[in-house]
Amino acid sequence: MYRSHNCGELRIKHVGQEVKLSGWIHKIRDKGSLIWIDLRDRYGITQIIIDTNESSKSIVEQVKKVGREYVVSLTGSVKERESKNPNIGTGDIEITLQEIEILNKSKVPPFTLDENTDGGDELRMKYRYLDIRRNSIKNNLIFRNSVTLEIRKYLNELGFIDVETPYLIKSTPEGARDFVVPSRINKGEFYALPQSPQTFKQLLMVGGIDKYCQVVKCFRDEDLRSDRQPEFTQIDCEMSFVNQDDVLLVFENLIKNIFKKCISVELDNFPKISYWEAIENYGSDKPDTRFDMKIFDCTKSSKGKGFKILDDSEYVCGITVNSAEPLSRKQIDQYTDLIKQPQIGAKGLIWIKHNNDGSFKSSIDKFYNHDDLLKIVGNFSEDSTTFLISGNKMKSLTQLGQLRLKIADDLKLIEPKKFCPLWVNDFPLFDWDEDDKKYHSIHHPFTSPKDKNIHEIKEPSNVVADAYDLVINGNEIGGGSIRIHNRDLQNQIFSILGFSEKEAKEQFGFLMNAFEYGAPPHGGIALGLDRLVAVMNGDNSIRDFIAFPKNNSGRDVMIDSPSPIDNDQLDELNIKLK
RNA sequence: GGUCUGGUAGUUCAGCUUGGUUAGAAUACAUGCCUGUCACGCAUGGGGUCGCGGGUUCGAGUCCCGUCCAGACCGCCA
Repeated sequence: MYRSHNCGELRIKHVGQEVKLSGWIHKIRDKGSLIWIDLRDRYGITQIIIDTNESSKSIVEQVKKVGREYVVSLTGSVKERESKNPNIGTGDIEITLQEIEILNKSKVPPFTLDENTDGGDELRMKYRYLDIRRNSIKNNLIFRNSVTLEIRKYLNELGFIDVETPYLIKSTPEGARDFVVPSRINKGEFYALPQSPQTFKQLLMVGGIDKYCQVVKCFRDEDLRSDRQPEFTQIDCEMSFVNQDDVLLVFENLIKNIFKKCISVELDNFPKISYWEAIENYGSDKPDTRFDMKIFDCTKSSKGKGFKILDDSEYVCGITVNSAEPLSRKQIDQYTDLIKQPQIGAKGLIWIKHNNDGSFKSSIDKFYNHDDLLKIVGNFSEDSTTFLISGNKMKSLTQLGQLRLKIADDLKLIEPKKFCPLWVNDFPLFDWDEDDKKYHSIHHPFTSPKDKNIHEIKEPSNVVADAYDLVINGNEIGGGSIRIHNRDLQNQIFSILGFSEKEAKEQFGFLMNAFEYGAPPHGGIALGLDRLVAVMNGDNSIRDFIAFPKNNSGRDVMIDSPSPIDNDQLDELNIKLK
């Protein structure tokens, strides 16, 4: 027997008991005649005490041998501490050491295994197994488990059936780049890893499964970000005989349920806003609504005063910043530089400062008098600052949207622990790609248009999709749609997307065939689990919620992958490297 | 593919603007002292290919060019 108790459970009521504990040496505080050891396992830390005057010489010798992260098994009796530590659960007691056995030695770890480690990201990833011993990472993994468990329980109660779909599937040119896997038996041919189980879950609906769910890995061979990994986990769901409101209700309640169960947060009903409302008010299709600072349209009110830049602009929009102190000239210049960076790409930033005597000072004073400016900014409060951006409508709005986020961050307008979920819907179905000179799906090609008489519509850009995104605190947490279940409609969509009949048949023939055998109306959603758990913890990076994540360039620095394979393997796969 | 930031002790960083003695700090580690520590304290000590290659110079951690690695972002992510 290695242990009678774990390192987190002993309390004052255990005083007097003989116990056996096993774990890692977290820290040793050697005070000469008194030595304390913090023994750590998954459950907590228990303090061991050795009084060198009272302990046998051999025990003291053993204790002097151990170092950080040695694995030991020890016995002792529980006693009440003379000076207690209110910061940890076991802080009222300590163990008087009677016997200690070293189960395994440890090299000195390359970084400290405390809550706030001194280790940098790269080092932590290389020694991820040590990093996971740290409370913060360990708790993230435990938290992730609690979320997944609650989701499974909730969906199971509603009658969803967890069905596993294949990982070795077929590559398609639409959407993200596929990871491909060579087939040995079928030389010269490749499987692709799924970007999502999309077509399979639709086929399950044709199969009559009715309510499907899966916690499933998805793979996309695209560049990484702090919130994007090449393999990531989705909560993938699909339902038959539902419309948009049916789907939203089920998953709004699911999100409310896990927030309540896992972090004790009661969420209000989720607002529903259209794609264009989101763009026009927040300059983003995933708006952060934890703070207000909405964008306003002042195209009309800014024209006709002889200022050519605004007079000639397709669109003029603004935000008003209410800050405790007026923004300084330096801050304004910094924001001007920010939006001029190529990543944002605005040409310039107009500013209007509202002084506390009711007057204005602005960068366009030459053209606009007090009343003109008042007309542009509308209501304002003293010491606030208004910024205007002009030009192409979409560009101006998204540029101002980015400025809005940056200002909120700088001025700390976002209160921590606040959660603002919402649904964004009524996305356009198609987007015109100027490079390829063709339309592509904004969601995916199986998304149903809201108007099913799509053949009557001359301008594909105007078609509205029966699609929806779940956004929490400015993060896209999930998305879904009502799908097409009719072969003719699916054919029309493929044709607008530029697929020839032959191409459509080659790539999606299996789905089109299925639609001919009584496909029910259906729709679903997929939630990004990694992002969801990160957002629930107020974290923007998903890496600390994944046990073994990849770095910025898609490498696993611990196992050192990807890596070359040897020539025999290549020969067997009939692959020749350039 | 692009923009930006960084790479100096086991680790996290300072030093680089303005080139010049033996490259510092904190922490970790080792040794010694300490009877109530829990971020223990005190003293002593060891520890460096300044990412790599080239250039400028009497002299480069510092300036220049190239390159590799890491991170953030843009493109990309149906």
